[in-house]
Amino acid sequence: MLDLAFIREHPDAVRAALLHRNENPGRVDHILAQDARRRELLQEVEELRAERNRVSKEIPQLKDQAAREQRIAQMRQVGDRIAELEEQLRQVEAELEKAMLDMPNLPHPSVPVGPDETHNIVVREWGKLPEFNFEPVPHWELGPELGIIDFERGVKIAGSRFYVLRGAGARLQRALISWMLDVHTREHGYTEVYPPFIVKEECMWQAGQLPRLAENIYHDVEDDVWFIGTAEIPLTGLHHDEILDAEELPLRYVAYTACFRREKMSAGRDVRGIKRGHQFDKVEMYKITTPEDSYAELEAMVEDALDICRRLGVPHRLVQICTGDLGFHSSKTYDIEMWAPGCGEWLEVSSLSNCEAFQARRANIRYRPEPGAKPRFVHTLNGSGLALPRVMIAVLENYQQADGSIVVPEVLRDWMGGLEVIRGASG
RNA sequence: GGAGGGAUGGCCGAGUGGAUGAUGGCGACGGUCUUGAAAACCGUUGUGGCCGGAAGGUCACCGAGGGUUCGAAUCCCUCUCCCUCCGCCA
Repeated sequence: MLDLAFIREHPDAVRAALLHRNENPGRVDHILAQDARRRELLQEVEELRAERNRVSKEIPQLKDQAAREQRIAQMRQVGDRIAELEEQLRQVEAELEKAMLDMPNLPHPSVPVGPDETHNIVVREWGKLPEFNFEPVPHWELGPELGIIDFERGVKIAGSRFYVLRGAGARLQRALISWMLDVHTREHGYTEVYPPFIVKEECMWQAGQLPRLAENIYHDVEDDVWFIGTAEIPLTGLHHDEILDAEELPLRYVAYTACFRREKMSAGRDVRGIKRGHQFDKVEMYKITTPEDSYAELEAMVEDALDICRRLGVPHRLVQICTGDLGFHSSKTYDIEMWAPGCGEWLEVSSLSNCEAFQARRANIRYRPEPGAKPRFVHTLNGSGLALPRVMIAVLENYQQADGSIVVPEVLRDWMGGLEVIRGASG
């Protein structure tokens, strides 16, 4: 959510930001109109409430019965008028809140302006694209061949976009999760968190998943609970309604979770392989910082994700997202992509964003700069560190051998029981 | 799933229709005293909205949402969460 006072004071800046995001700038005017109406009603209703409070204090002091009855009758009328105005106020506030919750975040000035993903900027690349003395094979062939990915049975159990990992495949994923968590906790200063994978609807609003992403979220209607599409959701809820001490900041969390997505908007796309499933695993980094520190912390988080890529020895690149491709809740986002030689494409393995106070306002997460000072909203940041199935793809396809086996990256071997080469499910 | 009990400020805990946010204690902060500290004593100590340059004014908030009333922490209804016991269970 944006700061209403900021919209009031800088409507042109907000309109410009909306244009850069391919959104209708007219919603600013709708919000300003609702806000003006709200304040008008609020003033009127509060004057009446003040009068009622005052007279209600006088009534028990009145000895004269007739005067007393007269005041009560007057206040009954005032009460009716208050009720009318309150109803109008409720409607205006509901409309205003709805409009505010549907406003995307403002892009940071450093974000390149552009209409869509073709205007994203490749900031830097690492590693040479591998050359093979054979034709590299996509993972959807490598996996079944080795008996470590079973697409047919995944579909049999759960339907399309599901798969089963098996043997060394399942273990490789578990090794990646454990290794990445260990690197982030031991070397990058994050605290490991294991959150719920299912949350209340309010968490979805707080993280900015609702209202826009409703179509893409699994929702259990019977208990009215929502399945998380990313650990960012429960991690945003973690400090909901809290006032943190300045000394606690920055908070740096890392969480492994499964993630669930309906992929309604991607119907028919990326249907081969494990790139885009309804369920996938992810290690997520999350930070809560002061407004002053958030951009330095974003750069540090990007480095933490790049460190994982580097150690895995997989070619990768850093991409800066332009305004037209920026997520609803983000002020600034970098993506990290790994090269997958088998399917011949760059795979998004991480998306790292500074949401500034956007989520903090929705979730009411504040901190006190110093004892006695007024609380301020924190900034929240999130970034994958990294998303599993795509890292699996990159590892399988980059480390494949002519005979169809996979060399286990050295950094993972301690987490794979010393296994050096995956030759089949039994490994 | 069944039965019962709860939810008040940073924490504990009073308060069942009308006084400066809503006793009191703890904690925290400031001060007096002291070489320093402790103790003692005194004081301060929630969040947000609106109006205002400011001083200040005003409203709301006692788990959430409705209702009754001139007036609700207090009475009524619905919901959520927590606790205890029983049942089931990884």
